[in-house]
Amino acid sequence: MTDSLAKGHGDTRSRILDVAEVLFMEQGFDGTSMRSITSHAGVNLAAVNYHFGSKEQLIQEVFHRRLTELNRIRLTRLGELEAEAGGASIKPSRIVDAFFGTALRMASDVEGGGHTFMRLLGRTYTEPQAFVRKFLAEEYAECVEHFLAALYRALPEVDRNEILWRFHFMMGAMSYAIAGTDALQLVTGKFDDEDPSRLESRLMSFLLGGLRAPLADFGAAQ
Amino acid sequence: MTDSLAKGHGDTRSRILDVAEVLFMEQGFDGTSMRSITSHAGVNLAAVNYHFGSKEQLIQEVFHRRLTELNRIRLTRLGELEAEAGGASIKPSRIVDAFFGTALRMASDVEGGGHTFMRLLGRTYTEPQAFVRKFLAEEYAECVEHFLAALYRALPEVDRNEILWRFHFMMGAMSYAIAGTDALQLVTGKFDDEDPSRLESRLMSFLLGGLRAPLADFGAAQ
DNA sequence: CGAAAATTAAAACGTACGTTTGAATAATAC
DNA sequence: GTATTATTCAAACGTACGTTTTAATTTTCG
Repeated sequence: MTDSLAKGHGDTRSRILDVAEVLFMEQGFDGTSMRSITSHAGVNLAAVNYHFGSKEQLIQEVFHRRLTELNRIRLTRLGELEAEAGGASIKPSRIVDAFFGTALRMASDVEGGGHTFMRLLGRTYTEPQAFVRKFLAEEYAECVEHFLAALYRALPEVDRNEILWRFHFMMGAMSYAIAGTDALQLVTGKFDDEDPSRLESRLMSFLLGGLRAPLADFGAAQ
Repeated sequence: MTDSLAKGHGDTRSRILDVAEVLFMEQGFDGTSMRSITSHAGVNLAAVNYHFGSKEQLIQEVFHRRLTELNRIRLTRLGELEAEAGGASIKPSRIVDAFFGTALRMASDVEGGGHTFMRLLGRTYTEPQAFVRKFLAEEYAECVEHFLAALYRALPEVDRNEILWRFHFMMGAMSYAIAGTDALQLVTGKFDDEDPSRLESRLMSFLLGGLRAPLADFGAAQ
């Protein structure tokens, strides 16, 4: 009943986290039972409640262990850019890369689980359950605050609400690019298979094009 | 136990669909029980199985009734553009408006339920459950095929895979713009409140900027 | 009106879920 | 080596779920 993925890798706690990450991505939170998690991990049913307290706390821990690392890297990279610039303004494309590029590079780590996690994360931004949105917001708050501030400084002539919206749009484009490939594959047939490595450059071009687009005038459409 | 929204509006079948649409959006499919749906609609628990067969078929019908209409409008609009052009090429911005603008205009219809439905739809693109992805793909297949063909004709010099990817990115940006406002509000504090009417023009600018962005060269980042 | 069909109603069925319990085992500390 | 703590285990608990059943009621239509 144990999974080849998890058998013998790490202790009980780690095995549960690794298996839960995969199953949550494949079947959602509600669609993944405690029994499914523990049997795939090769541990006893009661182990989740013993090590994490509840299913809800397990979900939070699955996100916490990856997000802390992701946002740490993002802020480190932003700090490097600010140090390089030494008070001068940073190019928006570099800020965007520090935030979105870092996520895409985690998403390209298939073996280490980064790919699985980023697909899960992308879907979870629109998760209806309140407790999920709440702790995601807490995990993100500091990082997003710093990056928005950097973008405000880099684009002083652009209205801050515009930047906020475009940041939101970029989050959406990236999340779907990673999480929603199944959907478009089903609709359109198939993507070419040599894609994964090109996703990063394709998406970054798109994001920067959107970020730099002329502001909408709120009159007639073009 | 009945909801003010649904009481007395339409027959049992319609009341169930209207209530289910709202609850699915607010709490997800698994988070919404048959008992919650029927009690809010003021109908008997057995009514869903009588009228729809199962919860799964109810979910499909919630999407079918709106998506058929949405994609019909999209294709009608595309047909009008092709008739206007009379064999000449259509501006990409007009094609994008026919597809995404139409969705955004449905999303701005708060009273008629279009807003609720589009928020639900945006989240459902990344739904893990296979049967959901399957029938969404079927509902979309014809419409997406026509729009991709139109974009291919409008941008003959651009590689078709690039167009496909950018169409995907645009879908993501739009879906999150509609479905994921909660997430960013939590992260960033608040948007200004006079937004809803401006979302369409803001997003269209972003989408067109992304669509027109210079193609990535697959070498070093800028 | 009165028979036939469609719809609504209350109650129950079987199942799967998250969690808890209390004993058994393993690891740690003195 | 023994006492103490941490962990694993099998079993069960109570609950909520989707669905089904059977009867009552309403609607349809000749």
